[in-house]
Amino acid sequence: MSQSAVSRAFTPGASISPATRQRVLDTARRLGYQPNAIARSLATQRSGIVALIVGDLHNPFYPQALSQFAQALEARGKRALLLTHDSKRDVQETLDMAASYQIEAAIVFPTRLTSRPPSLGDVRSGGIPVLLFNRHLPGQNLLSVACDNQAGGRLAAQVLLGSGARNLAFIGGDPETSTHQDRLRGFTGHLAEHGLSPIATPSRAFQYDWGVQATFDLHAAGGRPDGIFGANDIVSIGVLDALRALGRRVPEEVGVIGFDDIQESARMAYGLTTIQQPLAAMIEDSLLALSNDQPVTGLRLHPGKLVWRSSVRGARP
Amino acid sequence: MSQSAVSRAFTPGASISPATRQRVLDTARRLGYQPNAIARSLATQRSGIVALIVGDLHNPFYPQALSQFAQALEARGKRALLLTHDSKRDVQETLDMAASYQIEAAIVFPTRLTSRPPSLGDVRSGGIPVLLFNRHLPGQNLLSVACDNQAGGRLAAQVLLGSGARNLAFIGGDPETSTHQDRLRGFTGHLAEHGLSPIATPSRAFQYDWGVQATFDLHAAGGRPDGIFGANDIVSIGVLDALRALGRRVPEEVGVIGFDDIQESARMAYGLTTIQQPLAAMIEDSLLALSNDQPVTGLRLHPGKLVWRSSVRGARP
DNA sequence: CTGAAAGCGCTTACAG
DNA sequence: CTGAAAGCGCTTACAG
Repeated sequence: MSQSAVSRAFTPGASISPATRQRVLDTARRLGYQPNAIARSLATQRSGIVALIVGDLHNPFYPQALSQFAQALEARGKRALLLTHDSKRDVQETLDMAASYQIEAAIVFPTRLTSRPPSLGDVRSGGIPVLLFNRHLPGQNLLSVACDNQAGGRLAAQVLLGSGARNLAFIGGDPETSTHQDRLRGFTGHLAEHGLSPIATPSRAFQYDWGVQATFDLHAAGGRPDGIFGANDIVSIGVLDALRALGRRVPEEVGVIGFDDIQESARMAYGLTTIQQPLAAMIEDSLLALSNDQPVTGLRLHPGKLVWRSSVRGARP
Repeated sequence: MSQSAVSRAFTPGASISPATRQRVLDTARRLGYQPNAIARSLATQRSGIVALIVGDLHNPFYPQALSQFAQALEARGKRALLLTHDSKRDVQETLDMAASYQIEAAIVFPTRLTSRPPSLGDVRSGGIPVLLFNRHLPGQNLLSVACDNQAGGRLAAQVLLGSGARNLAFIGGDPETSTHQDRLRGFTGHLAEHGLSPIATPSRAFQYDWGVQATFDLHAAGGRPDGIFGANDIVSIGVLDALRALGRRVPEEVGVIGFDDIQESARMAYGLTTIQQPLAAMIEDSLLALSNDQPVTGLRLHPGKLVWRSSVRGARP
């Protein structure tokens, strides 16, 4: 039994007779033999490894995406190398490290990245496709897959307007991120078409505490919004908690709409109406874009979907 | 410049003169050269890769653990291969797959595993240490790292008793898991010492919906608990929401205590008093146990810590 | 369909 | 401190 025969037995479609393949497979099972994937990678010059680069996982939207990516990758016979980073500088280091494992692509979850320079767009990837998930960086040559946040922002405005609200506030996330910017742009754009503009757009971070604080501050300054668009669900949940503490009734006095549709939004205590990101489609599309030898640059957008719950008054539009 | 020299330049502590090392490093930078980690793994027979095997990530406790593991691994110069599984059968397949990458250890997050056979304990690991995180399987030869759930269960009973409650219910998770069993055992054990026993211990799954339903069912059946221990925070949050819907005031009429201390427990809407798992310590200890050539079997327990919030009446014990 | 041989990019005794 | 050589466990032309 030659080395080549064994190799062929484990290679689907290799030129080997069914009989010898069977013999190899049988004795392999008996001996507990398994091909060494590392050696294979070296010989074939294809590692089959894709790096998943995450920062913190505070926003529950990302773990969700992460595990679905891992599954999708496995379904395609690829492996996911999980790497972490702290800031842009570390992304570069992380990417270099990943490159030494001959990864075929890197998917970065920008949980801590902004569009401020030094930006991820400047990262040297040495020919490895880099995909930025859920964010884009203007004018950089990365591939980005995201929700159509601007359209989502318009939709949020439309829903709030449809509920009868006219004093609308946007409580933003990190103002340096494209997600924040696009959602805000869509929101104000739609309002402008109706001759309106937001009464306030305080912005800082995609965090619960910030949603709480911004809502308190807004009211302390005399603001009386009757509709609030929170930049994402985590922020919106903070808004809802603050509103409850302020004694403002939702949705009767104030409507609240978020973005993402994380699990927490469906809790009875919140019932947050929100714009759902089409995660499965975004992941499929990411992998597709990476597998085709298509240009590994550009922005691929996916429409969000309204999930109607109880934090906005009125009937579904 | 020989191949050996280059190799030595990149090997800390190798016998090479500072001068030639510098020369190698300089020209490497200029040429953008980086050693190939795959080839290195093959040559050294050490991959430096640890597999992280997860099921679903519905319980937010696991993503947290996952990203901290990834970071801790990186800090030690190891890499994390992220793998998923669906059930026990798949764990075996996943492990085999991982083994082909010459992993040094596998850490499994039992998000979908029970102690029902076919159990993870029967898994063939081919000499690779397998660590079960946050769960243990009686009589199997795996390494387990978990919170001291039984002591935690006693603590929960103590806290509830201390608040004056006497009609205590336990709303469990998946009854086939050690986490559920140990917490219940500790809880009932402590009550027994005070001549009490739980008025009910409905159990099914570590899920929000189940916490809600169990609470409704309990009350529909005429139960009037004045203290509830939810098997984990997700369940407890369901309990709190159901209690609110039932018009039962927390903590005045009913105290609620959970287990884990996930982020959601700190929301203003919940203020869940809970027993925090010492995640960082558990992770350190896991990696320690795996790195020493200690026995890769047995159960390593870590004490939980009471986090006092507003869902249980009275002063901190 | 099969086997011998070269090669993937490293590391590491070994001899100097 | 340095280099030539063998070897890690595979794959894949190449010749048969």
